[in-house]
Amino acid sequence: MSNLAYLPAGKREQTKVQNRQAILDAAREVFSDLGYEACTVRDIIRRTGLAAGTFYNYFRSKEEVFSALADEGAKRFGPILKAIRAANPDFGDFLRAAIRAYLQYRASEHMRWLAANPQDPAGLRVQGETPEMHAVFLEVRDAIEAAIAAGKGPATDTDYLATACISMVREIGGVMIRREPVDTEAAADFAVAMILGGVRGLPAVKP
Amino acid sequence: MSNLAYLPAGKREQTKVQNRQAILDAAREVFSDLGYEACTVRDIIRRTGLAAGTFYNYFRSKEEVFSALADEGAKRFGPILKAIRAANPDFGDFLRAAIRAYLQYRASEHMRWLAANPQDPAGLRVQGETPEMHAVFLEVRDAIEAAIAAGKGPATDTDYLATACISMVREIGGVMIRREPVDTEAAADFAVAMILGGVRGLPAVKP
Amino acid sequence: MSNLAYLPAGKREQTKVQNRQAILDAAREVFSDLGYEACTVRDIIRRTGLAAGTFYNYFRSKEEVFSALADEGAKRFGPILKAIRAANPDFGDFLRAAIRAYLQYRASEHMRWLAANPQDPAGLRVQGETPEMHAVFLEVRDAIEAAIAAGKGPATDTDYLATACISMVREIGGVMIRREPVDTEAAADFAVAMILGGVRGLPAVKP
Amino acid sequence: MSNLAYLPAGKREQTKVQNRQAILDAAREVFSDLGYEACTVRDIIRRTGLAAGTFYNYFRSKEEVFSALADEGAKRFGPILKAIRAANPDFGDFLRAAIRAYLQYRASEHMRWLAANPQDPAGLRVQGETPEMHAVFLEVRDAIEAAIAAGKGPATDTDYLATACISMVREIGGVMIRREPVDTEAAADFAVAMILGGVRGLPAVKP
DNA sequence: CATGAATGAGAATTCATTCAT
DNA sequence: GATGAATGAATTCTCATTCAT
Repeated sequence: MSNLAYLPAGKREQTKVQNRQAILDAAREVFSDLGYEACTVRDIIRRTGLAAGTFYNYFRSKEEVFSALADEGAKRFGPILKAIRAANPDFGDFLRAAIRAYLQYRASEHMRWLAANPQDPAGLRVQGETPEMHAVFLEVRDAIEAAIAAGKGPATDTDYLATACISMVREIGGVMIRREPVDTEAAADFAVAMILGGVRGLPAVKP
Repeated sequence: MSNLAYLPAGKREQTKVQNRQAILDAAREVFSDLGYEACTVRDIIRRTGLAAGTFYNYFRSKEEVFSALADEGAKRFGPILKAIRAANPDFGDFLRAAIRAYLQYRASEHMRWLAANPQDPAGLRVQGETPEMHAVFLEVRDAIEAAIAAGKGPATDTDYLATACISMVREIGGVMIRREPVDTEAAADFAVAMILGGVRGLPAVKP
Repeated sequence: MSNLAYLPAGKREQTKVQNRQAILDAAREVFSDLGYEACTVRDIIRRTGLAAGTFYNYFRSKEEVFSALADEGAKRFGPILKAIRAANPDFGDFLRAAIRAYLQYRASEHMRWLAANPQDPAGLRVQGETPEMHAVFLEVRDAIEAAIAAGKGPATDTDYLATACISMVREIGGVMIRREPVDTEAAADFAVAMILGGVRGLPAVKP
Repeated sequence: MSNLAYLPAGKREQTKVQNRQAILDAAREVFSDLGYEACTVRDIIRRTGLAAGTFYNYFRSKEEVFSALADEGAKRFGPILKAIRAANPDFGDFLRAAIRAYLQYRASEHMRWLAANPQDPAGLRVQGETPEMHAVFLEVRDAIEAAIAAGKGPATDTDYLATACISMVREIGGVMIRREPVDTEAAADFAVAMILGGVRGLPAVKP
């Protein structure tokens, strides 16, 4: 029994990490499928196959799982966004790259959801924002503010600006996934043009 | 025996109207405080001081109360928006007037809420969108689409455009009411500039 | 105003009687349609068009309405049964006539129900016994006991005998109305034969 | 480590079985005391002393408890009836044995109830039919129909016949247990005589 | 007396959370 | 640390009954 001391990543450790991850994965799906408000802790643990009580060995509540997922998302997207910022000194370029990244992630989440709910006519249920999206938003917001602070963006009310950009892209994303086929490029083009030039700079037409 | 006889002015009718209004008021507050999804019928009825069963004499569900509130809002703002549309043939002028109207309404609702919740440090709780705001949004959206269809706005993806304008103004409104003092003019200026000219057209400075 | 004194059956009196009757009629229907246990006082008064409170001016509860209906039934069937007893000195004849009367009443109630519920596949819902049927049962039971006491029936355990006859006819009635077409004669023949001669005396065959 | 290891004999399993049984026992009592229609899930769970939610760990509804009880009854009586059928090729003999079995069971259930409700003057409340009795009825009905189909009974309307026998014995059972002392033999004799020979074949006398 | 809204107890059911195993 | 049944508060909703008008 004592040779377990040599194995810091023994079975127990593995199980612990695996269970935590299983709960996070289940929660991600459930938040996406049922919405954060509507879903219950039971919905989450049911999908893991674990026992009800086990949930509380890892998280104290649904809120905590949401936060953990958001953290995960931030950890994943933080570096990506940093790279985008580094690679795009121009504010417009950065904006376009960041918006594309977000919309593509959103589209991929939608596809995952569609695959898992084939019987559901696409778009009938309004899918809420996932914790990851939330995290991406926060990161983008920081990036926008940093860009403006660095003089790469316009000298204006950065709070209003970041809010305007974020909300616009989020909602355009919502419309985008309800269309068939989902066209992330067109959506990104629209959002970028709107942010940079307002209605005067918008791409013309579209049936 | 007077000609007022056909008006439901008895004590009973009075109480009925009062109770209905009490429930609507309570629901407005609760939706605003806890959010539509999170709150329960109990939360609403508790705040009225009425008996639990009384709720169901007036509404069948939380949804129905929401609709009633939204109807109220639409009834109030429909005419105002129509007047704005009629008085402002220019798209930019219309936009500015409509945005001002919405932001002023939102600010007034916030004041009302602050007055009713003096103990609550302003901004601690994030107030969600009320049904009335929702109604106003729908009206504004229609107006934007009509303006674009009438050639007064740019020929572009009207769905994206309306969504972008609406969401941007909504969120800017959210930021606006968290500031002290609330400055609807500045917020409206920002939103209009952003919509019309994008970042390039934004008003400079910021305290 | 004083000439109302001459009219003991004035408007008030009439309304009183009419309302009471309206409630009884509604209750009869509701008991028959939904069953005594399942239906509520609300169901009854809703069908009258009267106000909820009015119910309690006439009856204290659902139970009391049931009793009143049973009394009504007893009042209507008492004389009929008495006539049957008088006209049929022979126990078998009396039995046959009484059973026929009951089964015909039951069939007619069923027809009324079918007419009122055309969309309902006949027989899907098991219709409970109405208060009238209950009353008829009690009367028949008395009649049987009286017949036996008078020496027209067999000298045996009258309690068991009445119970046996009553329950048998009631259940046969239940089967009868589930058949298509409803044949009260055949059912009555079977019941009488069974009571008088047991399985040995039963009418042969039947597909 | 013994071969008993595969039996669910832990404390948890024990409690589970006990709770399930406690609910079934409570339900049996409640069905018997208040009647199936009138009683509620609350009535059942209240009598167990368990928490409200616990009921739903075992059954989904009142209906499901009823079914479980009926199954229990059927499981116990199925084999007994089969044995009776096998041992009594004569229809009359079979009938007598089956009726005896049922009435004895009913009497024993009544005794159990009396023992558990000493304060209740026997017979004050009319005990309804329990799910077990219902199950026994269904079994007996099958047996009668099989006997008739096999030519051991009279060639007549089997549906009417089975219904008549079943209902008669049930109600005679109801009268029987209200008497003091309970005499299952006399009741069985009466029922059999009535079924086989009708009023002409009934046992004479009666105290 | 009729009215009908208010009442509040009570029903079915769900679910976060605990805790003995 | 995993398990999963027990708990009981909370929720939605119904309904018998009362009582001011």
